[in-house]
Parts: sequence; structure tokens; C-alpha cells
Amino acid sequence: MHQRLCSTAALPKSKPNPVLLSALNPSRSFTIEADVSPEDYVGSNPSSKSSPYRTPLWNLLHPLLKHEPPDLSFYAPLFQHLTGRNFLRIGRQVHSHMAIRGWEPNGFTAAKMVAMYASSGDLDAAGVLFGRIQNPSLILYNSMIRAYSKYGCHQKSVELYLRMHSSGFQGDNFTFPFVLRSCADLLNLLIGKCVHGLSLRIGLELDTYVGTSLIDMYVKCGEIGNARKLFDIMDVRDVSSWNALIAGYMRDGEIRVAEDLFARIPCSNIVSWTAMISGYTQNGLVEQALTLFDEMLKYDSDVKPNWVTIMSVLPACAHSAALERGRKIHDYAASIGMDSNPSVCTALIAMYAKCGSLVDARCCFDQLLPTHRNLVAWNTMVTAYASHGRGTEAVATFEEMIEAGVRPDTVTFTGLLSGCSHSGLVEMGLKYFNNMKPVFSVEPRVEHYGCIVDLLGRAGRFVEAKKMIDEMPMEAGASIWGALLAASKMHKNLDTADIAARKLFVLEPENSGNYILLSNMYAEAGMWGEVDDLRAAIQGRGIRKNPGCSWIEVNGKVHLFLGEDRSHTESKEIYLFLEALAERMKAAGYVPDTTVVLHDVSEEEKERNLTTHSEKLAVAFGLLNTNPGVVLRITKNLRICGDCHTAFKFISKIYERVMVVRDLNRFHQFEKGTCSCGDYW
DNA sequence: TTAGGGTTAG
Repeated sequence: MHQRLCSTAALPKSKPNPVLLSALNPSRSFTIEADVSPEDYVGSNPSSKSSPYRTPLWNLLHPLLKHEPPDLSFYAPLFQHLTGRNFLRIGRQVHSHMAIRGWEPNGFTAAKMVAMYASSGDLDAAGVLFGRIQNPSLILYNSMIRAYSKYGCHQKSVELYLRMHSSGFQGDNFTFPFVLRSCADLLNLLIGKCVHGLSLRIGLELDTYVGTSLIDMYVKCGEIGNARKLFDIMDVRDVSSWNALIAGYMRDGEIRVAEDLFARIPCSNIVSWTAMISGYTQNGLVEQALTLFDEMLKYDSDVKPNWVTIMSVLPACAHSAALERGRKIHDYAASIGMDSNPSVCTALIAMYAKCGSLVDARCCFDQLLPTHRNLVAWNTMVTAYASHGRGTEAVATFEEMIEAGVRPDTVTFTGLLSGCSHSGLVEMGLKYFNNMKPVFSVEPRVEHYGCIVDLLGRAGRFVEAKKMIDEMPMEAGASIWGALLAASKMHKNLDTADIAARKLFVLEPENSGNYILLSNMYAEAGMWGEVDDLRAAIQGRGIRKNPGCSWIEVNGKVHLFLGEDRSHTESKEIYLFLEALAERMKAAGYVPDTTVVLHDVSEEEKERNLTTHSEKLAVAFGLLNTNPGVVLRITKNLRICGDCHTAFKFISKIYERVMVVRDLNRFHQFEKGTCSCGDYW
């Protein structure tokens, strides 16, 4: 609320200070208005019910209210009380009040002003004022370094630390944690080690805060060994020290060590649990993440999930496409009032999109207040549409975002361009790509070139795609050649496929998918000699085939199927069902596409091979175990095969079912005999 | 003062 405290228009005017006003651009308003509630400066007196209690801030503002002419000494304690974002507006106005009367802050007042602006995140104002101070104290350096570190200006934080050091200050137990956090973010191991050396020299290496910050710095710079050494010699360890190390082991894939530490931690807190959950999620250990989350809810203690925990567990549902689990976590978040948190909301959008429910994703996006729709939220929504092949909606969302005044970044364009690519919006995609730098000041990166190669390749414009690869300013990596290979497969362009695949065999020799893709193309062309050569190469290099698998969630339980899998308890029913299904589909006009089969075997054998693809087993299980009308959501770890794609279109028509298939690259929604990708994939 | 974090192409 706006509370009018005083109209300075009634006060005698003195000459404004144009330097400060122009440098800092504080509000020129003569009226002090605060965004704070009255309780912030007039509270309730605990000992008296009748008279309002004067808080320290109220007492400090009193001269302004009474129009008493203040002198310079009046301002310093006031600035000291106006720390934090809530008071930024009123702080600026008090600054204005002072400047307009021509008061030059002395060193003490200036220091308080720097601290005020720094604490509220107005780093420009803090920086300008700081620069005007002749000999900043260590405390003032700490305030500035902390502000730069806290608000993400890590380079400036480190630079200021170096300046402080060269002016003769060694730093203290407050300096080091801030600067180390910045070193960690910048992955600047060199400065980080210098800080370590310095802290060691002045006996602060094993200080709880400094030690923990050092552990974190080493962890983030990839030196887990050094982090462990420090942890082991620390006499007094904070729960944060344990948490930093746990996160480090999780980051390095040393899951077992992290689990061991987690089991031994004397007093774990919510951060410890969240570090474990997010560690599991980031390592693809979805079941462990969800199990630990459930265990935490049952755990009878003060450890309760907070917004970071919710945000960390949701990607586990997204990863495994466990829609019902995700919905339950959404319900839980809502029950504790956390679903309105913008970051949680963004994680929910991503979860629903990745679990195949674009409707729910959009619903969460719409529930976000317009002022809470930040860059990441917009990016998530654009990407959601893109991955579902809804290019037109991705473009519309992008335009809405621009309209809302949010500046796009590199991720936005990755989503937007891939959306255009999947929907065949070739000219639109090229237009946005060409506008990236001149209109939006975003430098195209390799992933954007990848999208454009994909876009041109899918459209069959191979000459332009190849030209783009030749002319791009960076070396073409596996993603670029991978896009070209996939497009070559789609258009049966064996010459280009050969070029792309040979590059990939060098760039990622272990990736079995490239060999198989080229091999399939040879098989399709009946070039069995080349197929044999490739098979020999795969065997000779000891490359292991990535087995295709599909899974489906039925009644909250995930059922996984490999190709030719007979391990499921309902296998017998599934195979019988598939046999009957093949006949029904054939009667409806389905012709098995045996060209996708690698082996040089009889047609009958090829057909049988097709019938047992993992996605067909999953869909059969789904049809057998759900009621009519239920949407079947299937996920596959590789790209859906061409024959299954055709078969699913028939199944959607015969059984009047909607089926959403998430494959390695995108979503396919099968409905009434067609697929949302328009067979353009 | 330190620790856990949502969006990224083929």
C-alpha cells in the first residue's frame, strides 16, 4: 500500500545535487511514499493496547513527518534501517530528499547508502556510490562483494575482491564465503585456490562458513578430492558442509558415496533431502528420487518439503512420463500452498508437457500471474509446444512473450526454432533465425544451427542444409551431423546419409544408433553387403546396441517392455492380442513396413519381428488394461519406428483411442487415424 | 555469511 508520510513540497527548497541525481536517478518526487505496511513503522506496543508502538524506523522518519529541518546526521541511521528489497522505494526517496537539499554524504552516510542499495539489489546505485568513496572499509567491501555475489554479478564480485586485496585488506570470515561463491559460479578455480591459500594463512581455512564455501567451490569446479580433504580435516562441520559434499558426489555420479554420507549425517535438514532427491533426478534415477520423496513425507520430523524440493522431484515424473505421480505431487504442492510459486509452477508446466498433457501444462501457465511469467516460464511453454509439434502455438507464445516485454534468450530460440522445424514452418523458422542477432541481440549458437539444419533437412532442402553446415562459424559437431543423418533417412537420401554417418562414426564412435540408422537405410535399398560390413564394424569395435524399450503408466504403475519381451506376467495375453490386432489392421488396409527391419530374413520373419516392437507390446498392454476412452501414454527411449507409427494410426481408429507417444525427440498424438506430427518427423 | 534449484536441438 502507499502510505503518505510527508509532503516535502512544504519544506524550504535548496539546490539539488545534479551529480547524484543524474548518476543515480532516484525518484524526483517530493513526496515520500512507501510500499511498506504501517506495521513496519508503526507497530503494536506489546505492553500497551491503547497507544501505537513507535518502531525504530518510525522514530527515524519522524522529523520528515513533522517537517523538522533535518541535518546530515539524520540520514545515516535512516539508511541503515532501510535495508532489503521492501524498502528500496522509500530508501530511494530518502536519498532524493537528501540530494535535493544539496547534502553531500560523508563517508559514514555513504557507507550506509551503499549497504542499503546493495542489500536491495540496486547494484548500479550501490556501485556508483561505492566508487565515490575514498577509502572503503573492509565492512563496506564485504557489503559490495556480497551484493555482487548474491545478485549474480560474479565477475564484479571477484574483481572487487582483487581490488580490495591490492588495497591492503586480507579479507575476513565474511569476505571469503561471498567471493568463493562467485568463484564457484564462474568455475574460476585459480582465484578460488588463491582465496583458499589466503584463508589458510590467516587461520580461517577451517572456519565453518569459509570451509563449507571452500568445499562448495571445489565441488563446483570439479575437484571433489580437494573438497573431501577439507571436509575430513574440519573439526566443526555444519550441516551445510555435509550438504555441499553430498551435492558434490551426486554431481560426479558417485551416488553410493553420497548415499553413505546422507546415512551418516548427524542432523539432516531439508537441504540434505533435497540434494539427494535432485541428485537422483539429475542422474536419471527416477524411482530412487520418488521413493525418497515419499519417505520424506512419512518421516516424522521437522523436515518438510519446501518449494525447492517440489521443484527437484517434478523432473523425476517428467523423465519417466509418470503423469499420475506428477499429478499427485501437484495436489500435494497445492495443499501446502506452493503451487503458486513461479518456479514450482514452471516445473509443473514442464512436467505436464513431458508427461504428454499439453492441456494441463497450459493450464498451469495460465494460472501464473502475468507479472510472475519470467523468462524461464515462457521458455518452458514455448518448448512445450515445440516438443508436441505445435509450431504455430510455439510461435504465438513467442510473440506473446515479446509483447509482454520479456527478452528472449538462447533457450527461447532453441525452442522456437525446433517448433518451426517439427511443424514444417520453414520460412518462419529461417526468418526468426536470421533475426536472432539483429533484432533480438542473441548470438546463434551451435544448437540453433542444428535446428536450422534439421529444418532444411526435413524439408528436403539438402543443398541449403549442407551450405549452412559449411558456412557456420563453429565446427559442426555430432548434433549437426545427427540432424542431417535423420533428415537423410526421412527422405531416403543415401548419399547425404553416408556423408553424415561417416562423420558421426568419428565424432561419436560408441553411439550405436548411427550405425543402425545407416544400416537400416542400406537394408531398405537392398544393399545387404553394406549391411554386413556395418554389422561387422559394430561387432569389431565392441559397440553395444542400445536396446529399445517402451513403458506405459497404468493405474499409477509403470510397466516396461523391451523388444520381443516375454517377461511380463501378462505376456501371453499381450501376444495373443497382438496377433489378432495384426489381422484387424490388415483388414483395415494396414501393410506392414518390413523395410525398417535390419535383418536379411524372410518376409514372414520380418513381420513377426515388427509385431514384437516394445511400443506395440506397451500399447497392447494398455488396451487390455484400461477402459475405453482412457488416453494411452507411451514413452520410448528411442525414436518410434516407421511401422509402429503407421500401426498406431490404425489402432487409434479401430479402437477409437487417443494415444500419446513420447519418443526420444518429440510427442506424437494419435487420434482418429492420424498423428499430430502430420507424418512429418 | 555457507549447502539443495524450474527452461536447451538431432
